[in-house]
Order: sequence, then structure tokens, then C-alpha cells
Amino acid sequence: MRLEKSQDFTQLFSQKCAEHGLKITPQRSAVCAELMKAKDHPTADAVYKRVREKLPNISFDTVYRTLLLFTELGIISLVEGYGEQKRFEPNLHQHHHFRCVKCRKIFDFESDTYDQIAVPKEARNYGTVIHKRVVLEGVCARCRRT
Amino acid sequence: MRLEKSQDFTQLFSQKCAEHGLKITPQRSAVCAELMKAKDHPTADAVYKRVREKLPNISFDTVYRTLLLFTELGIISLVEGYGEQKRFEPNLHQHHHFRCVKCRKIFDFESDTYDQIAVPKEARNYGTVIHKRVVLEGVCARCRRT
DNA sequence: TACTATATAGTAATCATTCTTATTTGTCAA
DNA sequence: TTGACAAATAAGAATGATTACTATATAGTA
Ligand SMILES: [Mn+2]
Ligand SMILES: [Mn+2]
Ligand SMILES: [Zn+2]
Ligand SMILES: [Zn+2]
Repeated sequence: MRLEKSQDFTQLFSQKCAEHGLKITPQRSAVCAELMKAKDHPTADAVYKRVREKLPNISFDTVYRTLLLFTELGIISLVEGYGEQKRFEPNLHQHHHFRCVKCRKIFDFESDTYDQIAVPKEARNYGTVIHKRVVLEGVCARCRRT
Repeated sequence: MRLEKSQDFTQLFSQKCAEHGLKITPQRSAVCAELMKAKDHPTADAVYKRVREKLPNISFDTVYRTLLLFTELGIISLVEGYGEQKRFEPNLHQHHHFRCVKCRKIFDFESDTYDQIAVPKEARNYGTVIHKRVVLEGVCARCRRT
């Protein structure tokens, strides 16, 4: 039985909180709910704006801390960038990215071929590989048109 | 005839400056010289400290602006990071990275196999791919020991 | 050499991120 | 159900990287 993505997320959240003795607060639940819905790779500020629709009194600090906490717990992760604002990755499934160099949007795609690429000896000598990710950079269809 | 890497760099620098009508100043030359020597992926501050050995009066601002200028001109590029300080990439040759999640060092390696991986249709639909890069993340040999 | 657009140094402003502190709240044992 | 208390929050200040400003200096050119 494959869990729904949303159940997946909420479960992971509760489980990780329990594991680490962390409290389940309305703020954390709200951030979790927003991440669950997110189809993009939002900045902390973007998440803050979205969560405020539900919890108008939540502070930016709490959202930010919560995002870092979730990253720490492995509920989400960080997307590689170029020294700009942090962008968060709510998509837990192994996947790869197409990045538009103009509008900076990041598109997800999955590829068994990419997942299975062998690690060259030269790289293996550097250390133990935990994640493999392919980054494709270019100009997205929308930006190409303009 | 294959150019030496250093000639490569200096030539590219002069050529790009000429192309864009930019002046060749001692500051720019010094930054260029440091980048040429760099074996790592230095931050702006690291470059600043190194250049000051040669030009004690150079300002951080000038170094920073010069690094951004060089990036713009394609003499160097930026390394993908996680919302920390910008790190610059003086290695122009097509290559890939092993990143240590503990010490944050970034190791270069080359791989024809990686260079030639095909772009999946799903990714092609997003836009035109310009660069392909594989990012391997893990724990480097040194950090594994401790 | 003299001219002029460009570049620089020094410094201030901005913006993301992190820290501090007083107050509030979730959890749990009684 | 209640009270104690560790943990979490809001608000705002501090930090640190990045960017903008401006008076002065200089590379390139005739
Ligand atoms: Mn993604
Ligand atoms: Mn590199
Ligand atoms: Zn785009
Ligand atoms: Zn390491």
C-alpha cells in the first residue's frame, strides 16, 4: 500500500517530532501543510507569505526556524543555488533539476538512468557518496519566447 | 597547439576586456592572477585576502565587483551552494563536483561519461539545455576519519 | 602630454540570516 | 483536569554578506 503524498508528509512530520521530542504546534503544522502543497522551490519569504493566510500572526522568524528545523530533520531539503536566498525543496523523491538561468525557476524531473549513473573512481577516492544529482541549466521554454 | 592554462586565463581576460571596452587595471590583473592560481572554489573574501598580499590597498568592494564582472564575462563562474556566501569557480574546463556535506569542500573531477549523458525528453520539454553538471554529495575521506 | 570615460577606495545602505529576551504554550505527570 | 515546566514563539536587534554611492584617481587615446 503506497501512502498518499500528503499522508507521507504529515506522517513524517509527526514521526520526526516524536523521535526528537519536539512539540507539535499550530505554527509547525501550518508550515508543514504549506510545504505539502508547494509545487515549487520556495524561499523562506514565500513560505512565510503563504502561511500567513492561515496564521496571520506567525512571525517570519518562526517560519524561518521551522524551515531550518525541517531541513535538519530531513522532512525537506535545500536546493543548490548561486549565493542568493535559500530555496527549500519539499519534494522528497529522488529527482533531478532543470534550472532556467534567466527566470531562475527550477523544474523537477525523474530519471532512472540518472539515478543509476556509476560513480567514477576519481570521485570515489574523494569520499563516500550519499546523493547523486544531475543539474541541467539552460533557458526555459517561457524565457526562450521573450 | 594547446595553450597553457595560465596563458589561457590571461588571454581570455585581455580578450574579454578588449571586446567589452574595459580597462586593464592593476587591480583586475591581480584578481585575475590569483584566480589563475586558485585550486579551490574561493569565496570573495578569500580572494580579497590573497590579492591583498600583492596590492595591500585594494578594497574589498573592488575585488567583489571584479569577481562579479569576471563571472559576467564568462572568465569564471559561480558554484552552486546552499544559500551561503558565493563561491567562485576558476576552473573553466567542463567538470563535475564532489561536495563534502561536513566540511563543505568541493572537489573537481572530470568524466567523459558524465559529459555525454543524454538529456531525457521530460527535461528537454522544459527548455534548451546549455550546461550539464553532476553533483555528488557525501563525506570526504578526511571528514570520514574524524 | 592632456583629455575623458571608466575604475577605484572608502563608506554607507540594504537585505537575508541569526541571535536575544520576555512571554506563551504544548506536554505530561499527578 | 490541573499545574509545572521545558520548549516554542513573537518582536525586534545584531550580524554579515552584498550592493549602492560618491569623490578621487587612472587607463587608454589622440
Ligand atoms: Mn526539486
Ligand atoms: Mn569546480
Ligand atoms: Zn525561465
Ligand atoms: Zn569533508
